[in-house]
Amino acid sequence: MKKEIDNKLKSKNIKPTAMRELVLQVLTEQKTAISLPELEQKFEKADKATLYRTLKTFQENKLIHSIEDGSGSLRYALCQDACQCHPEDLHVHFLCAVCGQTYCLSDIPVPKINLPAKFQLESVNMVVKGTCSNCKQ
Amino acid sequence: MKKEIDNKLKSKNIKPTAMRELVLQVLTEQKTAISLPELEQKFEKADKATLYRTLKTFQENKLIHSIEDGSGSLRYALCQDACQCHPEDLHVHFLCAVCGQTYCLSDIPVPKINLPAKFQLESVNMVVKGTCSNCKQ
DNA sequence: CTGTGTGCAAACACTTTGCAGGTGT
DNA sequence: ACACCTGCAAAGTGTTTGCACACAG
Repeated sequence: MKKEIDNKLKSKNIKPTAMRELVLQVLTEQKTAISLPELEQKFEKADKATLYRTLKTFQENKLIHSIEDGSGSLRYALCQDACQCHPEDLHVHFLCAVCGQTYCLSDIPVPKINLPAKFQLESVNMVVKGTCSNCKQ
Repeated sequence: MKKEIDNKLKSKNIKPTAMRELVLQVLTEQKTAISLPELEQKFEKADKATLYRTLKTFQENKLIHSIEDGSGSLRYALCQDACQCHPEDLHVHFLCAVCGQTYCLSDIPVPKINLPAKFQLESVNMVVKGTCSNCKQ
């Protein structure tokens, strides 16, 4: 378990520390994207700033990606193994208006957009809002 | 000028007040989406709270729409005349990483997404990030 | 007179930075 | 000894609410 976590960190050139292992552990178990405040609550006693910097490090090393889902705070989720966070790697996210969960719809790639002339694409943030299968009766 | 502004407000069932006229004026002249702090700076002396509530009113009456562009703050822009803020009315937005402007690409509708079973769509927020034509050399 | 709009102040939520002490190599 | 990681504190940014007064119908 811990070994796998460590390997994942190392494979992304992140020095494995206790804190980072724990955070990655949580992110791995978490099926939906999580925000910084939510992550903080997962721990008895953890420092916002440390978590913040940990997430930042993870993001810089393409271990996780962030989603601006319109809920007022950024959310983070593990990248797919092969992900390079390029436009072609991006997928759609889904924010449930009822339970507030943000899902990675990893199977649904972001559709290609034809931008106006001289507009250069770098990345895309696409969030669908609605009701998820759990909250739908 | 003022007459048109007023008519627009009335057509959306918003009582025309001095403040609202000014705000709508600014939004009309503004080619790109604007954030609350930015809007505040457009005026010599204006109250955040009032602007905030004005925008909220505008939004509730479908005069403007808001975009979560990932810049950390919400941005607002005028709706098209026929807009009902339904999923089929939505268009793509473009955030320039250089100048920070957010453009409404009103001509580019948000592509239709096939959600997983039992996921119900309500709205879509799609922001493309990159370099705009002004900043591109 | 009543309901709505405005301005000021303050609370709030989340993010970000500075600094000092700790840890591992 | 050095580079990096962590924890505490505090500042920063943007959003939201409470309250009292102004204003128009």
